[in-house]
Amino acid sequence: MAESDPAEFLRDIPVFAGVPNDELQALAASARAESYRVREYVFMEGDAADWFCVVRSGRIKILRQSRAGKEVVLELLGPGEPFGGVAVIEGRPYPASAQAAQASVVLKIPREPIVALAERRPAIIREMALMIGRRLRDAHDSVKSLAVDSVEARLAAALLRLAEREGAPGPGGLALPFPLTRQTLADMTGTTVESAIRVVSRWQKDGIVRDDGGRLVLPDLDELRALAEGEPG
Amino acid sequence: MAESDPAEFLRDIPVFAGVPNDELQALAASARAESYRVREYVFMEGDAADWFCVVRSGRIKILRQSRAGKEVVLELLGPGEPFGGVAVIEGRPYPASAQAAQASVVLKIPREPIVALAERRPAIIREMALMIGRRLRDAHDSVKSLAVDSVEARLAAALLRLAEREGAPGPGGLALPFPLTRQTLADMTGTTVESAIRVVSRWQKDGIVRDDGGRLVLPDLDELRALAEGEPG
DNA sequence: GGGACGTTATGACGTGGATCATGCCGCGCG
DNA sequence: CGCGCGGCATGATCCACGTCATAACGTCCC
Repeated sequence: MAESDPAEFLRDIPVFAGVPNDELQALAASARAESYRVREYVFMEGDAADWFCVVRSGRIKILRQSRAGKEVVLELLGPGEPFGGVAVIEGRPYPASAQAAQASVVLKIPREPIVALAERRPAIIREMALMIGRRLRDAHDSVKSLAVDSVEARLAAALLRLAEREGAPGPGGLALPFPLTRQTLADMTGTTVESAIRVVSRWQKDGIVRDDGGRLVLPDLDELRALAEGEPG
Repeated sequence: MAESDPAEFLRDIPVFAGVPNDELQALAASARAESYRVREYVFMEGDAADWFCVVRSGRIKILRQSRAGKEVVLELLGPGEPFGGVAVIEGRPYPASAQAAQASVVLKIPREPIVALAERRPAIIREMALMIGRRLRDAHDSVKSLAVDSVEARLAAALLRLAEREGAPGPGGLALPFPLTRQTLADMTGTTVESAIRVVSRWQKDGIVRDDGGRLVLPDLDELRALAEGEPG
């Protein structure tokens, strides 16, 4: 139970929804689970796209670096979320790096078998298209947010997005089920650590967020939503 | 020749690469070409996604508006480029508006026949996935740019992107084959008209761009590239 | 030919947030 | 156990840009 069956795990991923069991078994057989420590890279921008990956546990950052060394976090992925797929089907190098935001396990499926399977099963491509479409919308949200919103509004929006997808309702409010540093938050919103710290600590004073040992809890989603929209509050 | 055959036109669009002629004819028969004047909307954010569209002539902006009324231009599409496709195959409302940046003609294919065709011809979905993938990369480029680059660098990058895709080599340099106002440029880069004007007019003084009656000409791409990277120059 | 508008242009001014600097805390590790 | 490092926190500056105001110019249209 520490390591459940890979095929079972793949079963629950929308991309493989239409695939019969035996083919999924075969695919799972070619896969390997790999562990990464915090800050370790799964792959780097520019690497050949040899693996289709799925987060099995932990948290993976998809990021790019500016020449000044500043990081931009494009996506923050949790268990069950695939990545690297677009590059694999396109046959291009990865356009961004993937780094473990915490100790993580990644299921890695080699290029060949998944391309072959997708050839036989168009449903896979279809599901992938839908997935990429969703991510394109998310990316466009980010563009809009970066273009017109204040730092505070962007931070609020980022927290809400994470909370919506993965928030766990608890006593004190909706809790993000993973540690999230101010630095990562800053890198997700195109600001600096200092600004992220300032805003979040003000929010803590105002009771809009709580810090539960590195995990953030959001007791007042409505207020956050107002901030994300740039309202007077 | 003023109005060439729609099927022929579709033939050259990568999305329909693998489709046999007769099926393409049938699809084209269901399509209609519609004209739009400057600033006229093809569809609005939130509308039901009833049409898969292709720019036939002119220039279409894909944009979203902030509540303050500020526009964010997500994409600027020219002849041959499809839009609205993701929403159509997903069966969701359009996530952004489409507006004519100049007088344009758009070929509109209704939802039903294209969904049916895609059902029969998985190659279409495959091509769409590749197209969305490319756009996702572009969007991620924008995110990165907005997150870390200066206004000047963002403007330079925007011009370069347009020039790469559509620049026409001419005597005085690479020319953008369509009018582009400072306002649109500002909306594409998340800045204000005034800033866009200031930067571009400084560039004109420095001979990095020329304004040929509303159309921009770029005589010095290397310098622009340096600016886009945020170099000292 | 003269408003009305849209676009480019330029200056003055204020500020959000980046930058730099310094300190505190908690924890893993030698 | 104590040192070092990664993560918060907070203050003091500074400057790139947004904002506001004003103006010149072209062109469309009555």
